[in-house]
Amino acid sequence: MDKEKLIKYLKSLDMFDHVESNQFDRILEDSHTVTFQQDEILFIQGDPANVFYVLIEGRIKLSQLTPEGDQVTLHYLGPGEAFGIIAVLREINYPVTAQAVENCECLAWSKDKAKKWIISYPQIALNSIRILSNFILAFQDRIRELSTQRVERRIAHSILRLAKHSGKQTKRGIALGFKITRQDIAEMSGTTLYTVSRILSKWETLGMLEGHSKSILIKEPHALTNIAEDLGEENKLDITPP
Amino acid sequence: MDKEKLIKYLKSLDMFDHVESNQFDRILEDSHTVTFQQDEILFIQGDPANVFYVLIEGRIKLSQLTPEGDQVTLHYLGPGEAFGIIAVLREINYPVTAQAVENCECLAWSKDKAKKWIISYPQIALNSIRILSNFILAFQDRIRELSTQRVERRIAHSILRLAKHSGKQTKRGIALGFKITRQDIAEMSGTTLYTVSRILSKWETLGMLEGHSKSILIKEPHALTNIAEDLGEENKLDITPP
DNA sequence: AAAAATCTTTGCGCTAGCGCAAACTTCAAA
DNA sequence: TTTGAAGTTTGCGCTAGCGCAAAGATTTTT
Repeated sequence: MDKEKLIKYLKSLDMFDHVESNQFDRILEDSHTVTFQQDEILFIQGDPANVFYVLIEGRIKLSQLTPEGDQVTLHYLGPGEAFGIIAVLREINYPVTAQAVENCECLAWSKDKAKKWIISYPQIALNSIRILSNFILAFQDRIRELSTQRVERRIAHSILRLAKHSGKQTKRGIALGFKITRQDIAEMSGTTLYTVSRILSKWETLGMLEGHSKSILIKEPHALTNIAEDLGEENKLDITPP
Repeated sequence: MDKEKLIKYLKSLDMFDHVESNQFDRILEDSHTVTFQQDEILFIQGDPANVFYVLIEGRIKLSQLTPEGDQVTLHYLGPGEAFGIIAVLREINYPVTAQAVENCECLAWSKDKAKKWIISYPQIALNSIRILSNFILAFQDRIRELSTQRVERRIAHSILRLAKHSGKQTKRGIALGFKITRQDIAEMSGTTLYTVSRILSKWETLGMLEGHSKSILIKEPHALTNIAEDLGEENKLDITPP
């Protein structure tokens, strides 16, 4: 990407919303671009946080590994999203592992440069607050789901989230935009790959989706939404007024 | 509390860390104090967010109610903690319900006043970022726990969190500082009151704690920590080198 | 002091979901 | 095209934890 285009892109991001135009030359000067191959690891949870990133192209998985060896996926980042804010600002090690799930292009700022901009530029600090609060709201939903919902519903939610975030409308339905395994879906839903496989198989026989290896085509998004929102359960209760 | 003492207290809070001393008169002038009786509800999830609070005295439960009627507790606030930041700044309705679990005293700012201070005072914005990032880190832990750990361990974690946050050391052990029911613990741990009751009973027979009605006395914190950290499981495996 | 309301405990049966094992499919490399 | 590695499916048995019901205990109200 050339400089002109990059600046235009930066201006469109949440992180730099409402920042004066004349600042972008300097913001860009402080940055450098980095690319990552598919499957490459940007940093591992516990690494010292030296870099703040904005994802320009591709998709990155943020996850945590428990001491017991279980992996938990916290978020899939898409183009335009910033990451590494917390670790860089708080001077702590990265609390998560970041791995490219597609070939990726990022803009990167050193810890010091990133801190400089966030601290000395109130609008950028406010934008950071907005981004962080999005995470909080999303994580609250996640906690509520894990605490109260059955696996089937959680899996439906996970897949719908992926679809909303990176689905591509095709003639046959909505196709998820990147390779994803049953194991990945399990790590997003708080279950096992076996259970994911069984439930996807069931949905496939019901004609709701097609699950090829590492890819999913949603044929009836509405049916999935019904499961995610637990519609149709009302009918099962079959309460008839007296 | 008189003005002098209140200002001294404000200065000690995360929210106003590193704010110049001469600002506190004006910050305080913009605020008003509110008190809430035990069990009183400050606001319900979905209410328009008109007030930003700092808790001075007492304890407040932040929770969400699912459409199905299940309650999930997200956090217990203690003295010195700020809440309502997100809703006020984002101009959204409160995403959670806040209820006093003890008699409480709060400082309150109207939405507009709170926004004014956060927006026009970079240091306060940075402090907000710090507070929000604490929530994110805590919620990540919560998600990881719910996704990978068994109930017994999650309950141990919940109780230890309460103890750390509001426990009082006594001759007989650590007593939780406020009334809490089995149902409350269940809502923190993502399980049911029956399971909590059974597990507390078990721990009581093992001599680890004493569970009276609405109160818990931890007699062996170390044993609880072992369960929370899943120590002692290694022994069960009983792997002997060949 | 009695009555009502709220919490807690525990027996019992049940099922959602786990996780091993083994076969099968798909993809990538040689 | 073959071979191997990686991912998926499914049978099977098992158990952790759910949730009703009913009895007790504790707290609050009158």
